[in-house]
Amino acid sequence: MKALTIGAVARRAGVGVETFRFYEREGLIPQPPRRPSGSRQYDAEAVRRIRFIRHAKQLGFSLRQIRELLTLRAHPQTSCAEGKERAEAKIAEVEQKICDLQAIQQALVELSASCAGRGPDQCQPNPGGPGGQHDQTMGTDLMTHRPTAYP
Amino acid sequence: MKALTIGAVARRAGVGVETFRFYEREGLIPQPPRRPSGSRQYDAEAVRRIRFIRHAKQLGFSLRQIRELLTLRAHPQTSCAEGKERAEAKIAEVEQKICDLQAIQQALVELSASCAGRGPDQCQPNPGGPGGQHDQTMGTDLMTHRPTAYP
DNA sequence: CCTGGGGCCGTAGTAGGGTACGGAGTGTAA
DNA sequence: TTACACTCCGTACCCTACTACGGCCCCAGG
Repeated sequence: MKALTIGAVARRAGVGVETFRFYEREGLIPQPPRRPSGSRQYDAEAVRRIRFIRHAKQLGFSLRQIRELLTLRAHPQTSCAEGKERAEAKIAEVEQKICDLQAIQQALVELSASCAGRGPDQCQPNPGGPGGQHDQTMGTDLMTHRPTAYP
Repeated sequence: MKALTIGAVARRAGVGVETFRFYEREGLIPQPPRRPSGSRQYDAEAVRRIRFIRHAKQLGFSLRQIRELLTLRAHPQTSCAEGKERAEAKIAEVEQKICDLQAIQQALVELSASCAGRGPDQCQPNPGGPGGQHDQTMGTDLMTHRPTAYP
């Protein structure tokens, strides 16, 4: 189970070796133990960590934020109260993201539902009402139905 | 209500004028009508659109993806079935993001709850079980509790 | 009139996040 | 023992998404 090489971990996690080393340089991955030859040794934990980083990135967290998320857990012993505080800040942040995504989701569902479906190229304009005329050619629905409302 | 200048829209939407023009160049904002002097004229719609872009970006969509989202709505007349299809693909994508965020959320909540709260610097190690020893110093909880599981 | 605050445009520069490359060492299977 | 895959390291390069700059035009107020 132990002693995965960097290549093996990278393959499993779906990133390139260079990316992996880059994350290590950036402090997202701890320095692993080395073999006498100098090559890095990882365990399955590393795979999970990289995957987590990948996902968090896709969710719009910057590497800096991801490092914070990971550090939150890594040093709970330093100051628990402070850690809890930061965790709660993160929770609020994430909550907001979820809300925003749900708004987009909702808009997309309505957009999709406004199409007849498998029929030929024929669209219902907008079931929700008559709809004003826009002189600009901009799309509207994704914004008008709770446009990931800014507080 | 009409005839906002680029600066006014930018201020309302919380971006810089340069960013605005950049989005226009990138096709995220349609070319607005101009005054005789050449200056752009916008309406409130533009503010909403920019805000949508900002939020979507924070949620991890690239400008390319955001353009797709906006185009989805902008040209439903070209091919409704195809539009619906793409909308549904986007919906699935967004659904996945929401799931991943909820997993992170859950992990953060547990992490936060495992702290005594307002008490002094004293942490419960892990309420869920005895917990194995890790020889690496990496944090684990954010990954072990449904690590934004990859299908 | 003229000054200041916009706005217009094109181009250049920057930060973040990788990705590629070159040259050298290691390790293992035929 | 030779070939081949893999690792190491540092540096350089690339793409995305801005951000700044310089030079010019418009226009409202003092």
